[in-house]
Amino acid sequence: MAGEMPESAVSLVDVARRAGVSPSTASKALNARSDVNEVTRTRVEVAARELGYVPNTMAQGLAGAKTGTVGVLTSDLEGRFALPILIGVEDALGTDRVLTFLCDARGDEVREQRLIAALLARRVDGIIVVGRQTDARPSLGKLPVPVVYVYAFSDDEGDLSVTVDNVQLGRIAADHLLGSGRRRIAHISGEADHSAALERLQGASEALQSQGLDFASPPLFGDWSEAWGRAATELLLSSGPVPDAILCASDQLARGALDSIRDRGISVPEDIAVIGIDNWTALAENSRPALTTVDMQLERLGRTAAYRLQRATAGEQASGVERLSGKVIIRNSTILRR
Amino acid sequence: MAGEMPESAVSLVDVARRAGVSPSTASKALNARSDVNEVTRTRVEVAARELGYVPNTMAQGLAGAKTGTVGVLTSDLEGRFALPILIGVEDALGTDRVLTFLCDARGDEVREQRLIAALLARRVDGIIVVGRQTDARPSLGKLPVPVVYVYAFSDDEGDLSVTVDNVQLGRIAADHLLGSGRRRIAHISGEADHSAALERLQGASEALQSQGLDFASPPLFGDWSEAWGRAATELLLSSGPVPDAILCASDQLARGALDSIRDRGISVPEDIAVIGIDNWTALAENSRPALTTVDMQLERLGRTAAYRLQRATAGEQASGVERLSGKVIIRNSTILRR
DNA sequence: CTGAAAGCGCTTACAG
DNA sequence: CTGAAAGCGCTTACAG
Repeated sequence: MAGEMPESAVSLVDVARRAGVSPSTASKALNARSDVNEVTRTRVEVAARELGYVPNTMAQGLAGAKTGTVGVLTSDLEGRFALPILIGVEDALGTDRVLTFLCDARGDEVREQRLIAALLARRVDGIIVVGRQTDARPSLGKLPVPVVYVYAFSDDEGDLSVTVDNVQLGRIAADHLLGSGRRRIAHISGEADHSAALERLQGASEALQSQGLDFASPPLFGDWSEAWGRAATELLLSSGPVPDAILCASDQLARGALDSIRDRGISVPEDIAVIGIDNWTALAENSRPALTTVDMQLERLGRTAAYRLQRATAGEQASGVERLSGKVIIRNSTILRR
Repeated sequence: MAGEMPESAVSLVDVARRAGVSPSTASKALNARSDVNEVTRTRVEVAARELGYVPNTMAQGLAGAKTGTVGVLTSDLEGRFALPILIGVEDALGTDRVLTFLCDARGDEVREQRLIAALLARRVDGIIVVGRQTDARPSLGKLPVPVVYVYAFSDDEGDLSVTVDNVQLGRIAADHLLGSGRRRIAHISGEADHSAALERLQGASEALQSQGLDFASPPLFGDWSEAWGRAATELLLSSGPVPDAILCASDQLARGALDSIRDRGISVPEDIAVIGIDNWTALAENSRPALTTVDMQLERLGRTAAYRLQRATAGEQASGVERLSGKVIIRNSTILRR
């Protein structure tokens, strides 16, 4: 238990000695570089394992190899979008093969610059920039290592970005409602200057139009809060044609909608269906009834970003914005299930 | 691609040359080590600044100095407790002075061991272990670098841990209710084998007893969900003495309680006051009415852990479990405010 | 296929 | 107070 400082003792020289080869050969054998006799390779691998050899990544980095580290630069850790993306990144990076430096700039550009310098000083193999919204963000410009932008995409088309396909999210939400027989669909959304609001609306509109329909009432924009979800729903229910479904651009809005509908004693999903976007389980699973919603698959987004970064560090060139799809998670707020 | 690679060009040798001193002296000047003439020190600092010198931390680490990195090992990133702690850690580490490797073991011990090896291979200066509950967790044993346990404390008293004072959390929640005139207090909690449930109950009991009171009905244990919060509240309201306050051991429970009370048309806080614990703002601010709750001050917890680690890396010896207090955040569910 | 040598960029005793 | 020298643990051309 105590006493033994696991690997700090064992160096490549020890492994080489035990395997009866030179350090250079040991290095090549362990790194699958150039040609090494199959027999010696095995001998070295065995020696390394027996000795519990763990390479010193500092030395590797200094000697010019990859450091096995990437920087993840977020601008808003508090938000609930960064975390799933982070988990996806870590997942794709293979647990212990590549480790991630997590830095949160907190929306401060000066801080962001300092963090980038700090990451470069540690010779990271690449950087993943996680934005807080699905809108464009300023490019970091030319850096000595590859960069991939996630969620928020870079405003420079020459950069590589991976984000969410908001249009598709809106479309499949609407399709789900249409597919379950709804025809008088209302729409509650967040801030109108967010691409998330605009593009989801666009996707939903397209879905309706393809059925020769339009929204039952003009879409309502506000902020992304439960309170606005409640207020907007009051508006919808107290005037104009009563909808048979409400498509909410976020789960918070949807939860507000459900609460307002419940207050009026109206049944969900019998009289009105409600669908959200986010699959924020803490909200969606606990609402009454449980909320049908669209999952943005953020972990997959993070994994994809990590894969793109790995290819880039391997020298592959790529650029542009890649948009990933989401999928509907069916619970009870749209369709009655047993 | 190449063009300008900001700092990769400038080395300590460049700085030394420009300042007209040897690399050794430049190193000492920059690191405030041993005695260096004030004039030369300034000269070196100026040269470094002019050249935009950023030390290569890999080289520093190899040469035996600190690496300016710490590992943060979580066992459950998905939970909502790890993130604020993380933010606090990063905050205390001074943004760009010390960077953190974030690793999530996902409750897997094998994975945890591999991650620790990966961290040690990168020569981190120390490790912070963030647990998912406030109960004890297995010690990592003796490692070549200092370790601080947060939230979950180590089962080895020889380790250094920082966690939350659950007894105090329960006590101040009860004190707040008592202070606002409540006398018939009920208690809804989570799983009875969690120290969070037991110790909060204990703290609340002590507060009541100091006023010569006891709970209005036996405490109810279940899981930590909104659904249980609703169900338990139904129980309280449909039988036995009606309470004038419900102390919930989490915000999810409290939100469930509020929903059930609202369903019955009972007024909060007029007829029944409700208080939670967590200050999970997404829940607390959006409930009706907004939820009074106890904030565990997790960011401060993270900052404290980072400070303790820094002291430990500086060679200071310390051990034992430190328990930090929380504070009441007053909203409308306990006291009527304008 | 294998090894001797140089070097990555720093820091730290050790002399002066 | 300053500097020459050795070394941290690896990798990578370059010879054999």
